Amino acid sequence: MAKNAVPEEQRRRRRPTKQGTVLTHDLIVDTALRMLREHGAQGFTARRLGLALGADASALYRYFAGLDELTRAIADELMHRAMTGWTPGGEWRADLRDLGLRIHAAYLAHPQAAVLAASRVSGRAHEIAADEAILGVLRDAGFPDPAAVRVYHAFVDQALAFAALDAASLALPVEAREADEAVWQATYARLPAETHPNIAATARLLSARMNASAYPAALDLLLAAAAAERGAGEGPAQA
Amino acid sequence: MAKNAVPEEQRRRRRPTKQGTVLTHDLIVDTALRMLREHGAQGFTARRLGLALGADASALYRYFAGLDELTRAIADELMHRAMTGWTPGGEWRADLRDLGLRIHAAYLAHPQAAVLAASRVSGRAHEIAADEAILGVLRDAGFPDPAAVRVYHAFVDQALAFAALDAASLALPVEAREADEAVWQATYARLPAETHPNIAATARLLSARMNASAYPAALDLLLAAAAAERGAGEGPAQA
DNA sequence: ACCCTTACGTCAACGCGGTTGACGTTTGTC
DNA sequence: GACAAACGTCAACCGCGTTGACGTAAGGGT
Repeated sequence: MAKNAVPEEQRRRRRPTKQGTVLTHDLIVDTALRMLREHGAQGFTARRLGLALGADASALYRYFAGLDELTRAIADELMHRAMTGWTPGGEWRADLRDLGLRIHAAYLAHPQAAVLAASRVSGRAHEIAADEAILGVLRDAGFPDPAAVRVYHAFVDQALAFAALDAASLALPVEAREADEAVWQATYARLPAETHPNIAATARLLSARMNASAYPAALDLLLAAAAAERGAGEGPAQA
Repeated sequence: MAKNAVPEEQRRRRRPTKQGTVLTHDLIVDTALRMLREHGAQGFTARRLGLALGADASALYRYFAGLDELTRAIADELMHRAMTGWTPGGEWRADLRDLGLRIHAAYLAHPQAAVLAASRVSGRAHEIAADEAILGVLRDAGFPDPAAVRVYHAFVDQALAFAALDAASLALPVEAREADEAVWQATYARLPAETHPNIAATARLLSARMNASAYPAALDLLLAAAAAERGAGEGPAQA
């Protein structure tokens, strides 16, 4: 654990790095996201990040107590990107569907960061804003509090779970993905019908489906169930 | 990448280690699982594994080309444990529900391994057996091939996604979990009603729900949707 | 204008990680 | 009894996160 916690708000003295860059929380987070995108999870190391910033790796510790805290900041930035520009439209199902797809997309745009971030509570501004928005949509739609919390919980877990899983395969280093693909072709695609009739019969369909995400369908299921629950406690279901 | 791929089947010469143990693929995998369970993800290192086996870390490379391949083997062992003792009961919904919960439980029993394994295609015997079984249940129940593949895909993705997410929070090192909990208490539980009315109003409900898994509910939703799809194409839905 | 506190970038080092190549010992085969 | 193959061990390489000491520049107080 680093000793140097971060005062977090006001920084006064700014000294440029040897190569001229001026460090900032935002600059570090943005650069980390770019490196994750371009070089995969193996691009997310303190030393490489320092190199990309034109600074020594140890300079990062003046801004974040460690990679763990930097990861939280990245998670929050992803949530920020997912939420910017969103406004509630007044129809809770459409609103939630929109939010779910936004979160999923934001995480998939940075798969490596998503894997790191999905299971953490960042507790930062944008994550809180997203939670507040989701709960607001549900409560404004007339869900009683316990039901709203149930749906909220399922909704968030599902979005993060699928984001993490879908992202995980994108996040793997290239060699690992190629290895997995090769393993699949070498085994599943060649299983004899005598021992594995079901796989053999559907091999072509299976292979075509391999890289699609099941999230949109799962999201619709969840919203349908929520609508039923609301309808049951509140009068006829809507839309 | 290691040069020494593994002949994989017949090994002849066996030499005990300095401390007497005789290495085996199975022994290595079992020991790795035990260490993951007892010491968390930070227990899963080649050196510690070697130490626990009473062997030099480099001895592992005679059995697995690298940690990547060892991870595949662990994933397959988890699937093995999930499937042992399972037999189809003839009612597809009950069968799939049982399988889903088994897979979820097997992964959660070794959270650290689950996180590593969920996104990989192991291509080994037990993973293939599970896939064959799932497809078999669906096709025997009368699902036409494209529908069977759709449901199979959603089912597997969902089980792995929730297993990975639920496992991820268990898999975090203790300090990280405590940090997340502290962050939650320090922020969410104290948000004023003026700025975050929805979170403030439901804070107690939210906190109580924090550590429950949403998987069983999500699984039931998926099965209901599958039943509807089958019913639509095949006559009336059953059970 | 001066100092002097304080922020913060840099350097060198520590311990640990995966992985490899050379080396030596055991084992089964002929 | 010789030989080849299997395989455990050793030493080393390089990269990782992190830390503590050190230098240096920016601002505020006087």
